[in-house]
Amino acid sequence: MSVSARYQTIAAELRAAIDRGEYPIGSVLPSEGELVARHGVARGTVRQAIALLEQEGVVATRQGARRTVLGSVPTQSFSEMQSFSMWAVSQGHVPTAEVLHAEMRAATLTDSERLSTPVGEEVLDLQRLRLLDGAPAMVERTLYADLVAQHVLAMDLTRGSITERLTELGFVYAHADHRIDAVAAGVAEARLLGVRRGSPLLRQRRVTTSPAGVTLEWSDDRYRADAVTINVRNSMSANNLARLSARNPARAV
Amino acid sequence: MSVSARYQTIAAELRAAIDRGEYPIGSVLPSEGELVARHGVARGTVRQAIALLEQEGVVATRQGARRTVLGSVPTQSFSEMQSFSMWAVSQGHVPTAEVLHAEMRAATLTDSERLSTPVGEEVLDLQRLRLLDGAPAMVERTLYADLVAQHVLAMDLTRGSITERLTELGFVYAHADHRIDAVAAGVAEARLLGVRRGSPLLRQRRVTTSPAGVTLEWSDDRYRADAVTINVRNSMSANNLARLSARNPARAV
DNA sequence: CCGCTTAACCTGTCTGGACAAGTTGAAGTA
DNA sequence: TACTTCAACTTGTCCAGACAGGTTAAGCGG
Repeated sequence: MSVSARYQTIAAELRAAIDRGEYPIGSVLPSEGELVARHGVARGTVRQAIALLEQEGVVATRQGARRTVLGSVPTQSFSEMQSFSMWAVSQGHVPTAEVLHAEMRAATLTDSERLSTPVGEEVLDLQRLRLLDGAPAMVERTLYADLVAQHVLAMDLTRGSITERLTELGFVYAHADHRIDAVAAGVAEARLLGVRRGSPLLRQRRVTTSPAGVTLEWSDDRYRADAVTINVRNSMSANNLARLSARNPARAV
Repeated sequence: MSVSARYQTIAAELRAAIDRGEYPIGSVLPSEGELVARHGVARGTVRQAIALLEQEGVVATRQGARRTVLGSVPTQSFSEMQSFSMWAVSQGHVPTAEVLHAEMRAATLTDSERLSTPVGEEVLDLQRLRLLDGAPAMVERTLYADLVAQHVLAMDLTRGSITERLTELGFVYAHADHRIDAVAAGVAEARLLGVRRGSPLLRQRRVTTSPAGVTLEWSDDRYRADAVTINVRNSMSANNLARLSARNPARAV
């Protein structure tokens, strides 16, 4: 991060300029030629930089015409989407947790499907109530693969980010699959979250994978409806959003 | 589409090979060098092809190591995410609609904020009940900008895809912003969808933009919780997912 | 047998050039 | 005035080559 590639530096500069309002929403970006001249790099490098902004949905491209600014993204990193704690801190909130259940066990059939791990391997089943500034916001259940389970068990599970500490230990999260729907609060969830039974909850189920494709964790998060909104931006070129029929789920688990 | 670029052809071939199981999940992709030799193209072209697969989350990359197959995406096009009808058809369902309300009016302050259009411009406010194989699945409210409103009004609004017909007329959808949360069914929604009042609904609010950055439509869709799931895949490199605090929404509307 | 070094391999970054294809506004025409 | 044509500009695609930096497995030494 400290020694970024040239194209990342250029992308960061453009992003900052957009945030500063130098290129307002609806205005056009400098042409590739101008950026080449300004930074003294080859055109390919400039195009690499701009490709990042396109993936983020910050700018729109039309062949032949200058690029248009669509808006600035509230710089959320992958980590902030992965970790409730890191997200909360970045929003200026104080996240805490109460451990409801923590159990190390041999993987059942269900566990093994969720984690893509052999039946019988050790897994950690962790259930926590997550609080935002002291107020209940989410009930979370996470299954950790053997690879990371021991490290997680050794941590203080009531404060700080598990993800962040795993990252410090050298575990890298690379990909995540999210499945989002709405469910009614059960008796236990209603009591924990301080809502009425049957209240709508936003459920996010997630599978996270390392760069090598190894599944590291599976989780089921249920948010109070008034606590969070999930935001997705997609474009014709970069699309990773899908709507699944609940009766016929493509990637069940 | 018929005259694809070389890199798109190569990407499509790799995608197909993965779907065929030629490169199973967890296996490695051929190296760039092999693909260069096989297709007789420059390395940059191969890298362009692979970049598509990376954006789709189909493969994972680590510098120095061969790329790993993460899984095949249920080939959902941008259009299928944009249009309930097109999605339903692609899933083998029959989508229909009942018009609840259709009104052409001068944009109120709220309308103008939602569509990023001047107050007083003509907008079309359309509310419909959407059915899947005859069963109520979603209540939809859409605001169309002046540019497309007249065309929409001239259509049969009970069957077929509005989006598809607008596309045929030359309107291009390029970007979309989605905000997803859970809400309780109101009295009217409950009756229309055939659920109890207070039942959880999955709400998806969307703003769609043309390649030039012009807002074409705004919509608020509320799904029966048992009808659909929204699926998102993100990676450390390509990330357009955000979690917003509901009390402090970044991009309100 | 185990651990270390190293060479082969593979992906990341960058250069410079060429031509294709779409957009836009100015100049010219009816 | 209204329309058409065209040249300048801008982005899309592709090539060939170079070097940096991470990964992996074979081979060597203890």
